[in-house]
Amino acid sequence: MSDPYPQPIVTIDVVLLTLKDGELHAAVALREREPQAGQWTLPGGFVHADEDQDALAAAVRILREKAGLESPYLEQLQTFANRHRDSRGWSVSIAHYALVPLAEVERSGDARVKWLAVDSIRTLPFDHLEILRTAVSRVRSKTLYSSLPVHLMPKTFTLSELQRVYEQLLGSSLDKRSFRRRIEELDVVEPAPAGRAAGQAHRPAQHYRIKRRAGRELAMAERNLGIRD
Amino acid sequence: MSDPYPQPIVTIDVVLLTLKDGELHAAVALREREPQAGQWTLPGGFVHADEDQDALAAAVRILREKAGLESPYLEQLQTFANRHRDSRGWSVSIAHYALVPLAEVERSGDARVKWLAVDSIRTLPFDHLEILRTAVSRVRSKTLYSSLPVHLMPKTFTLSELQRVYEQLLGSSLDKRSFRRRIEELDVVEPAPAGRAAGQAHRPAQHYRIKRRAGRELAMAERNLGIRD
DNA sequence: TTAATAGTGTCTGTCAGACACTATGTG
DNA sequence: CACATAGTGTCTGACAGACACTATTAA
Repeated sequence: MSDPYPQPIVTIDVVLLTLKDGELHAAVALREREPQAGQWTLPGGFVHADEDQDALAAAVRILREKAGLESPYLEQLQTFANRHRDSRGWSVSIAHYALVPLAEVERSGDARVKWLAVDSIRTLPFDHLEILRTAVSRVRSKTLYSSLPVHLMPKTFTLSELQRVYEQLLGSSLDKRSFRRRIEELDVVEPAPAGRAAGQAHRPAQHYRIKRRAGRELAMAERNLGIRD
Repeated sequence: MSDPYPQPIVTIDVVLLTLKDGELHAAVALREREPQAGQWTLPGGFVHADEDQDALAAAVRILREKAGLESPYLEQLQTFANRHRDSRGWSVSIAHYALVPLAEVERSGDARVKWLAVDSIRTLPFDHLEILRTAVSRVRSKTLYSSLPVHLMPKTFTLSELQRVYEQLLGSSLDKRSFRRRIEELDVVEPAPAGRAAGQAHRPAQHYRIKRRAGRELAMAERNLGIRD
């Protein structure tokens, strides 16, 4: 169809999340162009038809260009499309969310982004606050029944550390026995051969890492399930 | 940003589903323009920036224009956006899915759409088969933990009828007691004052209807939860 | 030995499935 | 009454939470 209808503007926005000081933090980037130039917004940008295979690839590129990150867990969130969200007119944002371990953030040390505790963010340009809240709500909801939070962990981690992350996301404490049963059933982590040497005055914990196959397959499975959120 | 990047094409596609002869059926419409003119595809179209408030409103309009339906249950599914799905180049489809009772389909009697049993559809133009399968998988998955299938029911219905619908969607039989407990807990239906007079040689069943508040609030809640699928 | 955290054994209440039973209509 | 479907009572096995117990390290 070569229709006369004016086409809406299409952008990709990414809610990039990490866990820092026991709280979820989201990345915001300084916007360079109008509208809202000079404001801190969710990292986003246009699709580059010549280099991006699909929306996910565009989101990956945006994360690389704006936050210097290479391969965080990334998934489509929801599309926000209406007449009011952008002053330029009818516009579409294919929103994604990404999880990244704090260690990755610190390693990349990208100064172009700033990290804000999500629960303290009260306003953002465009409808980015709504997008952010939708992403956070999705992550917390998935924490109830999936292994999503493992993508916030460093390369290896103990089950106690993982449990603390779940508890911080959910805002409530979990029973150790039940938690370990659940994680085992999900079958997404495996013991990491050599844990760090223990230097603590107590029994050292077994270290775990994400199972290779789980990394991809789980992401796929969760995507197919769709958003239970 | 007034970027030099060529903008992708944006369309809205809708997977419209009903239950007929005990099987999920999807609506396909005869496509009038190139590419794929003369092919049966999912009902879809461009956003009309002047009349559509948002993507959902555009989907509502498309259903009205292409299938003569006024207010089926409608929800955003997922956005399909890549370089290969449309011969015109990089394109975006904000896909939605809709559920409608068979009675509504027959009442509108729109000849421009054809209904096909979803499990017998082997091919569709563009990536519409993938969109269809994603929608069907989402509906079946939501059937496991939500009251979504009530939107396939006529104005009033019995719990036995509702249970048969769940069983047809899931492809397995359910225990009567457990099913009734679940539906009661979901709190989405209420007894309909005057059931049809019974003319059958057995105890007549209580008729139910969707609770007014549940209709909206549930849809909202499910949307916020996101896609557990 | 104490202290601290890791990890396991096991009891128990809850709840979903199984299934038998009662209820209510027609002929 | 028989028969068919609606609707309920209740048992039981599985399982998640509670929680106490053992294990392992350093000081």
